[in-house]
Amino acid sequence: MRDRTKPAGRGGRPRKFDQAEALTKMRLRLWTTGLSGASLDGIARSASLNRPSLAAAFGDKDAIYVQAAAEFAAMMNARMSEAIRIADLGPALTAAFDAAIDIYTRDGPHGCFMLCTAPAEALINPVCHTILEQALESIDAFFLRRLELEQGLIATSPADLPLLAAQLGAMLHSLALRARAGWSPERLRSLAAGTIRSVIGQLRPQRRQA
Amino acid sequence: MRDRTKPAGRGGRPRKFDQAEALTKMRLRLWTTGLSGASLDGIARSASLNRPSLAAAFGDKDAIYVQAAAEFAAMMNARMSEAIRIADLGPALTAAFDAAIDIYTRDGPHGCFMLCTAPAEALINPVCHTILEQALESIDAFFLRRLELEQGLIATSPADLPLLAAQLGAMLHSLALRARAGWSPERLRSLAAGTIRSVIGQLRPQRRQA
DNA sequence: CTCGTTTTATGCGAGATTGTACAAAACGTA
DNA sequence: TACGTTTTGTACAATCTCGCATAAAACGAG
Repeated sequence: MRDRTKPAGRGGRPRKFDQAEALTKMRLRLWTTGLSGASLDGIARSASLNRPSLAAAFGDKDAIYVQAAAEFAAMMNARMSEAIRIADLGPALTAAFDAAIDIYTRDGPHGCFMLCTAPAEALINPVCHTILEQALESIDAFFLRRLELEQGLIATSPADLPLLAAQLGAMLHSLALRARAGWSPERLRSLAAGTIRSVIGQLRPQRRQA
Repeated sequence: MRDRTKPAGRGGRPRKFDQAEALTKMRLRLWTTGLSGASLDGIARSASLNRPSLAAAFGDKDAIYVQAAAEFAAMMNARMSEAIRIADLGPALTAAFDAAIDIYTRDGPHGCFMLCTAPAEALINPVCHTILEQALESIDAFFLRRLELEQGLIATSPADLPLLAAQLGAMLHSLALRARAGWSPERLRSLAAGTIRSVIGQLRPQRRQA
C-alpha cells in the first residue's frame, strides 16, 4: 500500500501539485461527503488534479480514504495530546475536549472524520471497519493513559480506570455525532464539562452501591 | 411524501408483497450498507420486488431510507420504553440499555440504524441531517423523562438533569458505534453499567468541586 | 541534442445506477 | 363479458462511475 509514485527515479516531469496539500483538500472532501458519497471525479476536482494523476499518486478510493483518515487522526492526536499535558486533571481534560470540539466545529459541522464517516460502511468495507475499530481503541487508550497518571493521587481502584476512560471516550463519540448534527461549540463544551466533573468525582473515595 | 399507492381505488391488481414485510427487509439492507452504499437494485432484490414496484410503493431512495429509519426508531422506542418502566431507576436504566444492546448486536454487529448510517451523509443530504438530529434529540428526551420521574427522591438540582440525561445518551451513542465495530454484548453491557452507576451516584447528595 | 523517465491531460469503453415508458396480468364492477 | 383500475415485469435511455490507454509535456543524464 505504499506510494505508487517513484520519487527515486532520476529524471521525469515534476509534480504540479503538493502531495500533502492535495491530501488535505481531499480529506476535507471525504469528511464532508463520506466515502460512498464522494466520486473519484469529485475528489480529484476538490484537489485540483485529474483522475489519472490522483490514481498514480494516491491509489484507488479506499486508499485515498485510508490516507485521509490517517492524516485526520494524526492531526487530532497531536492537538489533543498537546492539550492534555496540563498537570491538573480537570483542566487537562477540559483542554482536550476543547481541542476536539474546535476540530469538530471549526470549518463547518463536520464532527469526527472517522466516527462519522466510517460506521456507515463498516459492515461492507473492511477498510472502514478497521478505521472505526482503531479510532475507538485509540480514543479509549488516550484517556486511559491520562487517568493512569493520577495513580497515587486518587483512591479509586486501578481496575476501574478503563471504565472511566471509556466514559470519557463515550462523551467524545457523542460530541462527534452532535457536532455533525450542527450543535454549537458552547453546547458541546457544557456536555463535556458535565462528564469531566462526573469522572473526577468518581476518582475520589465514596461509598458505592449505597 | 405520502404513499404513492392508491389503496382506495375500487378494483386493481392486488399486491404480491406485504408492504410492512418488504420495508423490514429493506431496513435490514440499508442498516447494513448505509444509504449511499445501497443501490435501488440491491434494495429491490433484498425485498424480492422489482424497481418499478418499489418506486410505486415507497418512492425514491431517500423516501425508502426515511421510512426504514422510522420503522427502526419505532421498534427501538417500543423496546426501550417497555424496559424503562421498571420502578427502580438502576434496573430500569439497565433494562433499557440491555434492550438497545440486544438490538445493536442481535443479528449482526449493526449498531444503531440512525446513528451509524445518517452521520456520513448528514452534511450533503438534508434527509440524513434531519434523521440524525431527531435521533439525538429523542434519545436525550427519553432518558430525561425517566430521570424526571425521580424528582423528590433525589437531592440533585433539576437543572442538572438534562446534563445527566445527555450523559446516558452519550453512552448510548458510544454503544451504537462500538457495536458497529463488533464489540460483544458483554463488553457493551459493562460499559453501560459503569455509566449507570455514575449517573445514579450523581443523583445523591454529595459535595461537588471538592 | 537525444534518450529515457515521469507526470499531465484528454478521452474512450465497460459497467453500474436510476427514472420511466410500455404492455400484460389480475382484480372489482357493471 | 366488457371496462376501468392497479400492479407486475421487461426494457430502454440518460447519466454517472471508474479504470486504463494514449499522446504530449517537462525534466535529468549522457
